[in-house]
Amino acid sequence: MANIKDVAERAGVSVATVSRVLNGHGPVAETRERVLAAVRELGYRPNNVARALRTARTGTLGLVISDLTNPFFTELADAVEDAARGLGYSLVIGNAGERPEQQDDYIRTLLDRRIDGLLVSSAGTGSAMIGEVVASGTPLVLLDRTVPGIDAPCVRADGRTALTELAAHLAALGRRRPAIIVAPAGTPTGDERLDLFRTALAAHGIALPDERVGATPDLQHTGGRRVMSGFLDLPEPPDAVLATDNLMALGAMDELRARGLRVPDDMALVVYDDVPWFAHTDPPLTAIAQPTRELGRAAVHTLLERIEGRRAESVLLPAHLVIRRSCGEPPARTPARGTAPGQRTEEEERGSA
Amino acid sequence: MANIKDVAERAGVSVATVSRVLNGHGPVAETRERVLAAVRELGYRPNNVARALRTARTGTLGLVISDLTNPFFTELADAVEDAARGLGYSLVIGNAGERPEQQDDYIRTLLDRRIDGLLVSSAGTGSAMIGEVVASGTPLVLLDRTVPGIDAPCVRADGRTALTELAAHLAALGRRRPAIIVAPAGTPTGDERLDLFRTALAAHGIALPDERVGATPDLQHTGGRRVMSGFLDLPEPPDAVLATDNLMALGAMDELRARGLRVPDDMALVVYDDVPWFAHTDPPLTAIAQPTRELGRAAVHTLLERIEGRRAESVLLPAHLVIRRSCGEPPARTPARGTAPGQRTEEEERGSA
DNA sequence: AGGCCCCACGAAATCGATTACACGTCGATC
DNA sequence: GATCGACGTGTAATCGATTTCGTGGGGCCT
Repeated sequence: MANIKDVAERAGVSVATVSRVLNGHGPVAETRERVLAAVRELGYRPNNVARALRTARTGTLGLVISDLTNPFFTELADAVEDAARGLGYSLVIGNAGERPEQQDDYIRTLLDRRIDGLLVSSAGTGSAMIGEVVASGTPLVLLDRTVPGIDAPCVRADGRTALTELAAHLAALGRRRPAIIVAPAGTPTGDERLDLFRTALAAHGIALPDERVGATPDLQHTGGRRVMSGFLDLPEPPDAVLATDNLMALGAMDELRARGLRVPDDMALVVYDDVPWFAHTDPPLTAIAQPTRELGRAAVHTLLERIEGRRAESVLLPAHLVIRRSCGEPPARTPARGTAPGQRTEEEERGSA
Repeated sequence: MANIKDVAERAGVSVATVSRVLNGHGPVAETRERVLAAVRELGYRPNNVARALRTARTGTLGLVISDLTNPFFTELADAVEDAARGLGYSLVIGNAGERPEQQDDYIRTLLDRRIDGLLVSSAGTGSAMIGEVVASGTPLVLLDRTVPGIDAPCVRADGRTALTELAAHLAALGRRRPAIIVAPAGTPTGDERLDLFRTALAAHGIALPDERVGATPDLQHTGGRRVMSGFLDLPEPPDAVLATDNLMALGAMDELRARGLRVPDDMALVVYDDVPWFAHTDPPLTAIAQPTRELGRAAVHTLLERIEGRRAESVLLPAHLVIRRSCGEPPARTPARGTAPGQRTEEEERGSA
């Protein structure tokens, strides 16, 4: 492959001149044309490795994602990538597969690659490497999941309004025994969702006792199924379940189906994370939709702020409730009591899906 | 961040010695210890950019994938990444989003980054940039989709046995009017699946007339739905539909549900690409499963062959039929007529999903 | 004792770009 | 007509590693 020296020779100028032409600082007239012609004829493309070494900027961002096969994170990664591309950065994606040690491995690799900035949606709690990122001076932004004790802005969705809406929705439909499937205590995201849901229910005089809080360490299908099974074996089973992750909801649905129970007749089911598939299940699932694309965009923008040396704040974007039919009562086309702000019914969303 | 010079100074040796210690060509005794101690104390990590410039090896592979949000490709990307990691390479993923111009853009970026090799699962047909990859001398392997006129090995799944099994399955269940939802004529993958299906059906005396071949340019949800709608409006609608992509199958299911039709009673439905979700739909869908993880692994291995200068052949791995309940007749636990080799029933698969 | 070889190690070139600095030329200004 | 600035351009340093080549010293052989 041709390098800058070849171009310089062919154009009869020095390498410095070629570099200047290509970076816009150079001459404007005849010399410039000669250089550009040489570039064209040789099919020259600057070597980004060399450029990165000299300028200490790689034009690359890193994204370490907890689990790429989880559709919520896929969509998030897609959004981040779009935003990064739009700003002239390319993205290296590292998939931790929910394994903290693999996450650390990836973070290390990315630091060695001298990426310009790093986005991390952390698997598990805490991580020695994340501390090292901060220490290394590489700009860092946390995505979707906070990490206690790490001094970096975090971009994530705020479930408060969505969960408030959900509590109202369940109360209005007469569901009095809600339950939640959640990550174990100590997981920031899980704790927060539990607290918010419990508080929101309390406002309607509905309790969420511990027996109806099902924790599962694996945030997967099997975990969701096991917890749902436990709920159904209670002397007084719940009449509504919120699964705080889409894979867990899938497991919960399977358990219901295996026992011949129907949604929403025998059990209302709500899923946190509105991935496209849930609009196509039977029945379509009422969901808490995080503003995935906006999260991705905000994360990249926040990261760029830090890269450019500015101070950047954490970002909280509101999630909203998407009412479908998994809690009963089909959504009214003309809402009876008015639709609360932020709520949407199925018709309004996904215009082009 | 500390560099090799800092380490050399601290250890009281030259940079050459440090480099040799770190790369294993160096001394073994006391000097070595001093160097390693200095490395530890300074937290030194070699700068991969500089190393790549000197050695002309980046330790990075590129993967340009047609559509990351399509679960089949997500799984494929995940598999490729696992395999690459296992061999000490990291992976830059570029998501073309089924847009050829974005694909070209990504290929160019990756070439500029001087990746060691490139995997492409091409969006659309043909592409000027793919030719340039070959011309640039960068090792290239095509994944899942061939590109006519490109001289590079291709790793993909062979649907012949799966479609043969499917034809037998449909024939045994008395389905006589099959249909197929497929990419437009001229798309290599689409054409092949259509031909194989038609041939396999013919062996059972079943015809697949053109009116029951529904082409859709967008390989998406809406395309599948539209084609299914067309099928249902035929004077003699089909009694079984094969959707040759998972998103199109989703659209087809939606159309059936919208018309109040039941699977499998009113219509048998089979999906090409067995993504996890289809095991959890109601009813679970019979599917043609491509050996995704093996494809990923084979692709990386083939690419490494090329990187190391060896000639590499194309790889064809057999897909198999996963029988669930979307064509009628629940799978027998003890197969009545014996299970054909390669076929599996739901119980056997996905041990840990 | 002398000669050889091997090993450890340092000096310096190298990869391909960017950029600070110096210099020459030309036009404008007084 | 001399001076000053601006502009275009080349020379060379630089980024941080790897690697070639050369040298000095120690061990082994005869």
